[in-house]
Amino acid sequence: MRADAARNREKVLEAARELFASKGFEVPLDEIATQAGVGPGTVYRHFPTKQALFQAVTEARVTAMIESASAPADDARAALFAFLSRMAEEAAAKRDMSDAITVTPELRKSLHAALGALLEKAQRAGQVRADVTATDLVILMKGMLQSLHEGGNPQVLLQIVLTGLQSSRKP
Amino acid sequence: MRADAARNREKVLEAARELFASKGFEVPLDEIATQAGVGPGTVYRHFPTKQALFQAVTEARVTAMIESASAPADDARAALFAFLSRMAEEAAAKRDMSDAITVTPELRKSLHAALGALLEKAQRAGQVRADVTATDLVILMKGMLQSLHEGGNPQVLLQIVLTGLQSSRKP
DNA sequence: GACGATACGGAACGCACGCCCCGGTTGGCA
DNA sequence: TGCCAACCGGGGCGTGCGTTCCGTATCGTC
Repeated sequence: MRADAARNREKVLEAARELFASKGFEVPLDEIATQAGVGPGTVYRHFPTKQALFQAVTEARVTAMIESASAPADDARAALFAFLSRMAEEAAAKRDMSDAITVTPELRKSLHAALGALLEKAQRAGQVRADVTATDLVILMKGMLQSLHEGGNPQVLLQIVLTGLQSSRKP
Repeated sequence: MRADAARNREKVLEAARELFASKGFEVPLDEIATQAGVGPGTVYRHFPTKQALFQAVTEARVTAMIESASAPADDARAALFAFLSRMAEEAAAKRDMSDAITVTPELRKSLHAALGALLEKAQRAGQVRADVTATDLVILMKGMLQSLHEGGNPQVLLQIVLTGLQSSRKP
């Protein structure tokens, strides 16, 4: 690979990181190109599609988050809640986190699996309501994460969901 | 107004009701026109903009729902929860309910006010956690309502939110 | 039954965006 | 230093959508 090519690739990634984080997946690709100081054609020389660029930017962060959930858990409920908190924290800061769940099927599946494992343990311990499925939880989190970008108070919203997840005393 | 004009207007409204309900606001206007058996131009003769048509379809339902919340409340918490349940029920059946909150600022404001009143009463009675604002609640509900259209279990999701709203026993 | 206003349909416009192509340029090896 | 392959920029294509325009058909009145 030529030196300028590598340089441009990095500039594109840098711009993509910044803009995906602030505006989410729907940011026009031309805007990323402009911010990187290159033409749209150059972006496509390095990444076959917009989604591939998005994945290149988010995949590492998401999988890192998921792996941190695989740590041995002494308290099942705390492990699940910590993971959800981290998701919320990440999503509150960077808008692309919530889009990652939607855009790339692979990441969604990984997340689904990781959450499912944590959820099942917590449910087996009777610490989380038994009628929630992993699918429900992923979907609910996605909705909540998106809500964070519309002015909702992250702490409060997260607390509501966490409290609501606990084994039910009837409302 | 000419007879055929009135007839067409009704056909457009009918098609819009059906398609907005099933596909939400993002349904192409041409699709509504086709389903109504008219051209796109005809739709615009009756409604100045797509949003106006959407509002014509949803406004009545939303305001009806809001007014039903103004009934005198014996139990503040029950009143709030009943209203939220009705929102969820409505949104689970018709996809346009969740869009209405986003698309028309007026409806959003009305809803915000209605929810705010119910929320404040319940909070004053100490039945709902005090750190939630009306804005938080509207945003959270919007996220949850959207989640309903992606395969989430309506009862479970609603229960989580309702449980989570109650005055906190720490999670 | 004829005429004018009204309404209709659908082609066309403007815009935004993802993606591709090509003439020109630049980097690095011989 | 010269040459070729790799790379760049940006104009352009195709698509989808909201909206508008205009020639034509239809309604309702005289």
